Amino acid sequence: MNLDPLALRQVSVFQNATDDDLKLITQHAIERSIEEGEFFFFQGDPAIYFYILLSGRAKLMQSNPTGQQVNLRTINEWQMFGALGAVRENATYPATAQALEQSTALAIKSDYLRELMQTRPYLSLDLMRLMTTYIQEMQERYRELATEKVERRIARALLRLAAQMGTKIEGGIELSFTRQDLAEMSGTTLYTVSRVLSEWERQGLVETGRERVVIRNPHGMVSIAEELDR
Amino acid sequence: MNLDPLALRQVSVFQNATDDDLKLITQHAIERSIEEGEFFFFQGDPAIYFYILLSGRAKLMQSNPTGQQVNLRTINEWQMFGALGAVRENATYPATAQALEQSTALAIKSDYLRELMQTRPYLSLDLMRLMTTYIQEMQERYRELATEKVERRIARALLRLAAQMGTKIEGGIELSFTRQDLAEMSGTTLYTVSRVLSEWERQGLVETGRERVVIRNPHGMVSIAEELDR
DNA sequence: CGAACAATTGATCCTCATCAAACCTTGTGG
DNA sequence: CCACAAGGTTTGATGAGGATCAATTGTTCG
Repeated sequence: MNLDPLALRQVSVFQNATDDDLKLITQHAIERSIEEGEFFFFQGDPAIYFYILLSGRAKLMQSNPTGQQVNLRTINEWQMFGALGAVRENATYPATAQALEQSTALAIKSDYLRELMQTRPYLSLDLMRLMTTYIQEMQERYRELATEKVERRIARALLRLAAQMGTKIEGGIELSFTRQDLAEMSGTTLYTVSRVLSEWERQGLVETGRERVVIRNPHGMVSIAEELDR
Repeated sequence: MNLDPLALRQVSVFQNATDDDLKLITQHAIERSIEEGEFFFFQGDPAIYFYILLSGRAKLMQSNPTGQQVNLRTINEWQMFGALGAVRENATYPATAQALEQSTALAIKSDYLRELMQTRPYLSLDLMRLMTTYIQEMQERYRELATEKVERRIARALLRLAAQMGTKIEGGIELSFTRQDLAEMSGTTLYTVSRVLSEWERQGLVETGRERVVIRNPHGMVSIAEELDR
């Protein structure tokens, strides 16, 4: 593996780590390469490793007994995932992680992180900060799902995506995902997503294509997501 | 205040604390008494204190700009709440805490907890364990809301409540809350909750009254909550 | 070019939210 | 101790918002 240990400082949980710690961590890491559509781990598997995505893109999802899925979040480069199992011995993953494109990730033993945290308070604190953002985001999304109409939820999902992984192009922000993905992220169906996007396209807010959406009028999107009068 | 410091060990985050630590914490705590319907704190307030409920009952909720609310969880004796703000300086509460009955709680400065965690790894670890259970529960409830029908969601909310704060009586488990509460917990309306409960009563699964539900047939409830064939 | 996959669109139906009205239950004050 | 107010609950009627199903139309890639 030819990874500069110091690059790990881009990972939010390691932002306050010492150089030595980063080197130690790197020495305990192995690299895993996953093809598009394949899985890092499944919900219910023993949480032996946690991961840091080095390249590609992945999604975290939960499925119910009948196989219906919801997207919890999308994972980008230098983001940590599967770390919830690290704080408890013999834990299992509460979600499934699937590669959206061919991806590589660093796999580190959960036990090792737990051990490190015993002597490095900054690590615990930074991991807790990450956890609180998850809790807050899930709480917000839960409220959204319970109280907001589909159109607004889709608008919000789109804006979240734009902030997280949109690429600026002339005349807009480009995003790449399927209607199904967006449906899973906003708690609806691909049909409804398709209809809503078509309507927005008619209004000139977005431009759509296969696995592609360009937000032409971000301001208009925000007002759909936030305005009270709708 | 005449609280035995060692009683704090009932708080899950303090389960591994030393006796001395518990005494220290007690010395930094003040007691607050809140009337039924009044608030410990509001969403958006600076998170200066976190709380431990000593007596009574409270609920954590989030509201959207139009005032619609969702219940995040119910808080019982010896449970900690408002602690998310403790890991980050100048944080604000992400939810509102309201007393369901006249209650008393220990208030402790968030700063102080953060300080303690710098030198006591067990504290961080136990707080993280608590956080992971929140994350997992929210993830599950989010999936439920996105994929399950109301009847099943209400059944699950009821079972969660029963596990958390039900009292066993002859011939069932007794719970005490309004239809509105249950509606906020399962993401529906009090009308739907009322209808579903009435139907269940007709089937002999539960017995209902004003601010009261007795689960007569827990097994039947579980099968509504879990069965695939519905 | 054809197969596989993604997206669109129409038609239909069902689940729930909403509104309105009446009914119970509980506690309070005259 | 009764009457009444306040809040909780039930039930019916109605309709909107989306889910679902089915058929068709792009789009991409081997």
